[in-house]
Amino acid sequence: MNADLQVYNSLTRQKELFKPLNPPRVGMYVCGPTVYNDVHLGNLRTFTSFDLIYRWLRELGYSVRYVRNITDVGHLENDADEGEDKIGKKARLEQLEPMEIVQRYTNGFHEAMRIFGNFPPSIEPTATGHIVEQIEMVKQIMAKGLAYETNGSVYFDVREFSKTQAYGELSGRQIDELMSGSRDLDGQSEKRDSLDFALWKKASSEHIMRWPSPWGEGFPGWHLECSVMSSKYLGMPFDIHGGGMDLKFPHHECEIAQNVAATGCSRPVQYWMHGNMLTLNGKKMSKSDGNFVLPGDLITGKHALLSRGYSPQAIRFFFMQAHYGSTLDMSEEALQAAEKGYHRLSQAYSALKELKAEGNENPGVEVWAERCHKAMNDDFNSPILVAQLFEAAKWIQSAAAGNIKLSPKVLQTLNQEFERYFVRVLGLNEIQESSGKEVLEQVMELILEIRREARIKKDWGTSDLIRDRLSKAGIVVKDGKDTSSWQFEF
RNA sequence: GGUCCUGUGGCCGAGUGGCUAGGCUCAGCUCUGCAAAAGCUGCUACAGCGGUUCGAAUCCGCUCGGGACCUCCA
Repeated sequence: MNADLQVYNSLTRQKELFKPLNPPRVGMYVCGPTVYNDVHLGNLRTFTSFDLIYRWLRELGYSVRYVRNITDVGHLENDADEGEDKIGKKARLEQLEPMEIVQRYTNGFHEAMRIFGNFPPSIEPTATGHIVEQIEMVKQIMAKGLAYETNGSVYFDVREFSKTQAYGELSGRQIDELMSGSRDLDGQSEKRDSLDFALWKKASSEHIMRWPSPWGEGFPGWHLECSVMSSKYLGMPFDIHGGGMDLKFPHHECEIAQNVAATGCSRPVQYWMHGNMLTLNGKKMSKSDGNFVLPGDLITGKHALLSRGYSPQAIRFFFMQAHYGSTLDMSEEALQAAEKGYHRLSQAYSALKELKAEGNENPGVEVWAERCHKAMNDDFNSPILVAQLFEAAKWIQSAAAGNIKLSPKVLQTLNQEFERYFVRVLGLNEIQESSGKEVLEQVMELILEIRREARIKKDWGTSDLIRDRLSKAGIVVKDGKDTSSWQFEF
């Protein structure tokens, strides 16, 4: 196990040496989606970032328990008390049971995650499955005198909490600034202070999703489920908590406050990690602003901003070319560049498997492998890793072209490491091979053989006919020095 | 308004106080019946203005631009 992993910790705002609390085990919690709508590409990017992190931790030999929740409770749409339950609203609009909505979008989410090459988490708990635990935590916090009830709702008392504990540390906020910044809220609020947030909300009569509690029928506050489920499955404190940058405040700040209040543990999470936003037209991708692209749109190309579709693998590669902590701007031009780059690596990966050791040259694979490892250990720097893979791709293609002759040992290392980083760490597999590949393989072998003979006879008519017709069928013929190979058109 | 992040070559994107990431595009060459693929070569950028330094794109200040959060959001 390599002990040199550096992780950027949002809490301390610096890179730190990663030291798990109970090695070789690592507990990682990531805020999952709210399933009342389709996930868009921005959501996907964040989850893909944490997939990369998960994969690397595993590669380092850690035994990771990866918990990612499904928010299926539905929360208030706006701050006004008349706000409607999101899932309930959608259910009414679509004439469905709330749980039917939840199921539909959960399925869609899982499907998108699978298509884009993300591993499922170890545990995927739902908020509705942990109502009892959430009520328990509300009770604990109330028992500490850090929450109060008003009209069947329970609020966290931020003022009181901040007398003994830090609030706002993660997001770098000062209580007093927050006070002045949020003064525009109405005075009718049930909250004693505008900074307070709901632990439990009383359900209005129209509310569909509701549960009995000591304070009457209601539903849990948005931040509560994560505090409850992370501590339930990972213990308190635990190693890594991740999520999108936009959740830092107030969500993660409230989560911390809840856990601290309920358990007394002053630092519930050792490493806070935040994935940055995917932007479109320079602006954050966002459901509510209508500035988003759905995964399906991207694959089919049916979107106003796209002229054609892109493969999930190419899109994943596009994500991997940027660091998870940086914003990434999406444009068709950028996607096309990523697609081509991905294609090159994919081709190199295929070529590598066919490569035979023919000499004793070594372009420096040991140093190269070390660089790959270092890149990932430096806060999961996938762009650097990708650059390294291109370096290897150059060697592979040079060897395939006969320009350099690799030694057996070099070839073995190259195979082992390329496979490791390209497939296992970045999650970029070869272009999906269709079923019936073996049959097609043989048929193609025959066709290329016929073409080869035609070419020897300089029967260009036949040769070109074969090439052109295959091209129409989506197969590209690549002529080498004495042999030809083929592949599906990208 | 407050807090914070950011500005890199035609485009996308790493990065470090000194040893010119990488990809895409573009141009030339090699290979080739042609094309494609592949290989080779070329394209030396860090918003602007000051300052610190032997030396800054990298540190500091100011100016201008972009963005995030402060409200549901990955």
